[in-house]
Amino acid sequence: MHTKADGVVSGGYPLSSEQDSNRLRDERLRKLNALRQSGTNPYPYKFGRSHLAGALQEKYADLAPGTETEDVVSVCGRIMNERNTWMFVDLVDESGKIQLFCHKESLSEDDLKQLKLLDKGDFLGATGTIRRTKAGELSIKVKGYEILGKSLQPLPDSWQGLTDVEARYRHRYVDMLINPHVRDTLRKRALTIRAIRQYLDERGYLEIETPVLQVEAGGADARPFVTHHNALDLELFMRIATELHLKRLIVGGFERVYEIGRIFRNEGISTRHNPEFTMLEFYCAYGDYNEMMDFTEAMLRSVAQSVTGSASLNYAGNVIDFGKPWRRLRMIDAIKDVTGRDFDKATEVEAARQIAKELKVDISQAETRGAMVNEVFETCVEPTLIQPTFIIDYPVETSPLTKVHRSREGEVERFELFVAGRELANGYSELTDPEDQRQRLEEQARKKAAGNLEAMPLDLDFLLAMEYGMPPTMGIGIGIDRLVMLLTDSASIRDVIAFPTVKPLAKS
RNA sequence: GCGCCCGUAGCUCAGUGGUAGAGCACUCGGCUUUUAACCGAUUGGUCGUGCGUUCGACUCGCACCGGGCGCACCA
Repeated sequence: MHTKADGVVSGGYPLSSEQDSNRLRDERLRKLNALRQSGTNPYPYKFGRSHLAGALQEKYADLAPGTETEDVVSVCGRIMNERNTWMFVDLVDESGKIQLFCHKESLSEDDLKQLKLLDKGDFLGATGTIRRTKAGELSIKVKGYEILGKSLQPLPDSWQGLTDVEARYRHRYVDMLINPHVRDTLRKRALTIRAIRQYLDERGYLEIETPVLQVEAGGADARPFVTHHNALDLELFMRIATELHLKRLIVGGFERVYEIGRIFRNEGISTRHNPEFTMLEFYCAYGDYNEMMDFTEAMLRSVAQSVTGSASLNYAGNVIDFGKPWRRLRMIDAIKDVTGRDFDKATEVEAARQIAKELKVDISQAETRGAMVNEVFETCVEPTLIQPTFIIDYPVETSPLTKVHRSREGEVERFELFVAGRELANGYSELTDPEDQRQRLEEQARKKAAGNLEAMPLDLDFLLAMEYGMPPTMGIGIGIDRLVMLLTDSASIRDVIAFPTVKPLAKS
């Protein structure tokens, strides 16, 4: 990226700036002015459309090649291509494409002349009769047209498209308009969220919004973004989870609540991480983690079916089947299956350390036995979990908000869902014992005081809420972005976010 | 934060020490029922930025800016 002499910052693709002139833009400005001088408003107010392109393609699917009709229609959209010196124009709207046939037989001399002032990328409305060409292309024989929005920037090559990754994310609107699959992915994202809402709403869940700005950011192990409230002169944090507030709602008498909300975590950016992302969390009173696994499995199966039309899908070359019953496996048993090592027989830290060493797993960050078990699991087992698999019963040290296991010492009733080697969801029998919760959060606070930036702060109001009494509760968090990645076979989280975070270009 | 790689025309890309190239797009002309339309001619670049090395740098070195992938952190 370089800075131009006039101080305008330019990227791999031109920024639209009044100062950023180049000859391609100048040429379009020339046409814009010519339009204005001929009395045409290049940016009019409305257009009366009779049909979407897709609807016409469907309606006239059986019209034979070489057939003319008297059916008059009006369409509008963006000019994406032109052939035969504007005799044929590809007009694209949200539903698809329709070809315009601009011939001297049906257009006035002025209209024919003004075609030369159009460019690819302009918005156009056209009225004419439906016909299908001998070559089989459904077309509109244009009797009149109106420019609906002049484009000043050249579109990327219609054949090669826009592939430069940086340009695609920096100017996502160009990416969307030139690469149809980008729009398709975002459409499927919307369908996914709609399907989830519908599924939960139909089952008595209530969607409630909880604060984004918080005095303490808790509910997950993550570094928050810090911001500031001027009037209160108060340091505030952007939320890293919705968990602690949704559980307050359970205390407050709501029995089934959820939130689909933006979460902010001040961490690195990668193909699987965006600083802001969308998480679904939901909580249901009187259920445990077993019931939650049943519910989650049925819900995601239904969502996959309604978004993609099938319960089995392709991701990164793997066929992933949401239809078959999902495996449920104790974490320690999963490790045993893959490595042959048995942590049930390594109850002391030193024994666990020994196993990790033998497996060449880096445990330099792990202090407790539980953390070591978790490291071994993540390194050795996680990448092997391609088909949907619930890993259950986590070491207590790694899960400060989870109820202790009803029968297994040192474990908690927690599960995580893995698909395509990645974590997709995290749920548990919620910890509801205020004294146990206090001890666990105090332990977290000690870690935080000792310099662990991801440890949870001590949220005294949350503890107070729990002291008022909390029913048994099952809860879960599902990463919506990663779910959409799976459903759309997207390699990067940025592909499923309309405007992913990009570093701004330096001002000179 | 660390490692490897990348940045050349509006787009997609060649060019590895000796005058900056191609296809498409744009402009002009021709042609006119096309499907990446076709034919012809032109135009378009401080080769990401800066500083070095060199007789000479797109090419080599260093720094910086931006990006990709992997690791780390995590969802």
